[in-house]
Amino acid sequence: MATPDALLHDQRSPALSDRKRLILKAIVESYIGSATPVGSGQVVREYVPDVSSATVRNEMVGLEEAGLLVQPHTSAGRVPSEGGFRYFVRQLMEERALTRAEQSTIRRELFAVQLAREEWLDVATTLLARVARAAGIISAPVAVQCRVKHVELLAIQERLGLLVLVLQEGTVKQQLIELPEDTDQTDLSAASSRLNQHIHGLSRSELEALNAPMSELEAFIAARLVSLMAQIDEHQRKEFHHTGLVELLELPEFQHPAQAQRIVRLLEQPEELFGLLETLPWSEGMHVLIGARGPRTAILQDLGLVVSYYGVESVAGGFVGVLGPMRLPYAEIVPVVRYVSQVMTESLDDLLSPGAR
Amino acid sequence: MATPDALLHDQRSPALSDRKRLILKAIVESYIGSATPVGSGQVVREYVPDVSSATVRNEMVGLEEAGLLVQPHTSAGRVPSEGGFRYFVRQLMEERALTRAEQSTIRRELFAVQLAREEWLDVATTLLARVARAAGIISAPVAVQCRVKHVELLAIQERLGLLVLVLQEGTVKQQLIELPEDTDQTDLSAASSRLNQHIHGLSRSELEALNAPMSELEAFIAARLVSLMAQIDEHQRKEFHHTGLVELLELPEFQHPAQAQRIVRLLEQPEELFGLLETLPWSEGMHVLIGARGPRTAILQDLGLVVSYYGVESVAGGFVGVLGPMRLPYAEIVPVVRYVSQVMTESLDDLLSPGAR
DNA sequence: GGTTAGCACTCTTGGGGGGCGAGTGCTAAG
DNA sequence: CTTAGCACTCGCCCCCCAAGAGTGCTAACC
Repeated sequence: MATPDALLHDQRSPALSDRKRLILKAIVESYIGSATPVGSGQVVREYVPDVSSATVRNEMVGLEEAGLLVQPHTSAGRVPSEGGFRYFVRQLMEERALTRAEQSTIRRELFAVQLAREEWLDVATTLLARVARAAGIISAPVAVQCRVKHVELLAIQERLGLLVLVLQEGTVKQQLIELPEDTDQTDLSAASSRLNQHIHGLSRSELEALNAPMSELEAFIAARLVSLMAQIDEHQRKEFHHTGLVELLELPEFQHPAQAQRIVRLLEQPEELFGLLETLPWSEGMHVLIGARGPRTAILQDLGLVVSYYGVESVAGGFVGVLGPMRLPYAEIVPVVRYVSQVMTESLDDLLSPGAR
Repeated sequence: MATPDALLHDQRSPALSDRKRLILKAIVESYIGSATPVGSGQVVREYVPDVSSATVRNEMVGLEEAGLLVQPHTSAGRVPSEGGFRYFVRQLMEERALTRAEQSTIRRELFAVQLAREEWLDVATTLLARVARAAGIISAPVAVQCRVKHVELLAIQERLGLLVLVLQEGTVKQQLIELPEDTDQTDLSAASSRLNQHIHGLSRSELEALNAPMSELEAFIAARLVSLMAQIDEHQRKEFHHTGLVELLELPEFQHPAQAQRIVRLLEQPEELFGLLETLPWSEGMHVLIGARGPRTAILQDLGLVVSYYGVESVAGGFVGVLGPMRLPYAEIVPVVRYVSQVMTESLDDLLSPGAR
């Protein structure tokens, strides 16, 4: 992959012998599948048949000292620690490349709804939820600072008008506005067509600073436009979709009510998640965050998050990814998230750079 | 209340002595507050101090035989049965009338966002969730069959245009469309202004049947418009918002994972709930559904649902209400749902009948 | 020296018993 | 009809015990 993925912005990883790596990989993979602590016997039986369980046990001690495994209690098998999962993602996991068929399915589904903006997020999240098999999905969209493409004004009732604002990325927003007395559709059409000549491509702040001659009505409309755009800029950061919550709650890690509540809160009241996402450096493509690691990521305790930016920096974009238990099938998910974000970026590019295709 | 509320389309209720009614009321109210079985001693202490617990116990036997109470096990207190709750709502509950302050708060919040269509549902659900203290909230909106108010066409790229459709109720939908070659903004503006003269107020089927002279481009646009409207008619039934899921999951009845999963599924995949709502007779205003009662309401097992229609029959409208455990504070919720639906209806009326104010 | 069989040890899990407390149903007296 | 009294039931909690899983250690082995 050419992208400078910062899968895990992580420090040093301890050097491990090949066999230790093999055993760690076996344990992580088994645990991802079963959510059950893995014992030495199982490792031998299912992954490394040419050594004895005693040998595996000896190696496990080393892995535990390195902070990669933990024992839930003295006499259970081992479970990968947060560090163990991070090591796995960084060094051991073999990403499952997408087949051409999978790629074209993703591409088709996303381009099919490119036409119906509003469903984009739903389609993307559903797609990811399906692949990630029972993992909560997140995705936050669009436009760092919105820019006008076009405005339209409609008279609805005597003193009531509808302001329709088309934004550069193709989003459409509308708002009812009260009109000055004696304003009819003719006035509105005239005003909007004159306004459209001046405001094409402007952001809110540029519009505010605009110094063109305007009629009273035009100035009034422009003011409403500014407030609508402010509202959009404000609100847009918060738009957020997720799918797959039901499946998530069936997983063993969310059988405990407190855990279930935590993940539901995270998805239904995503402000905290947003706070976290905003701290991720845009430039680095994919991010895999595993568990809590400092105050900011405290909300991710026992959880795993695979996200990628999509879109074009400082123009329009957002995050798309997967949230779930720490034992996500990263090898499957990472390539899909990467590809989905790529396709979404392309699709946005198409809209933003006229004449590109 | 002047409305023909069919709070519970229920058959006969058994005749009960005043004291039995008093005791039943006490038990239901206590249980609504605490989710704990209510014993005879508690009833005496907190509700009916002028009789002994033995007397209450004797009455309880009668209430149990009437199917209004159940004992979780021999030696616990009593819990209201589904029938008990229904009896309570129909006969015992004293609706808490809204204060003027509460009314104007609701009115203000709903009218404030009347201007920003998209947030209506969120505001309404949040408002209800707040009142219902930790109850899941549902609400499904808008337009039985959509009708055109206005269309607008924008050239985005060489072969790509944006079709913006404003519907009668003020909703705006947009869709990207591919354009015939050599179409520029001038063509589009001309086409849309001519189209607007003919299509104002038409539904999808009327538009299809429209027999006006059209240019090739206009006919092409009209065809896309028909397909967009079909999509809207199709999709709109499914729009659905809810708030308060997090609070719901904190209630004791949803501590069991299976119950939590059930309610989450109901809210996140609302098709079944829709199926149920569609069977409710529009004419009857408020509906209070308690527990399972036949195959259709099986999904409501152990749950309570307070909903009301809003809007104008066969024009535009939807459901608004509260979903939660069976022990909802109905006396609080019913008046609020009723009032919210009233205000929403008024608000829709304003939009639909031009010149009304 | 690394590897392995053997074994004692630890700790969870599940089942069974006993005491406790809450609340009932019944009976007999008021 | 109401109520005090009382035996009874049953869920809950705690403890104990046996079973089973998996470990860590040691001593033998290659």
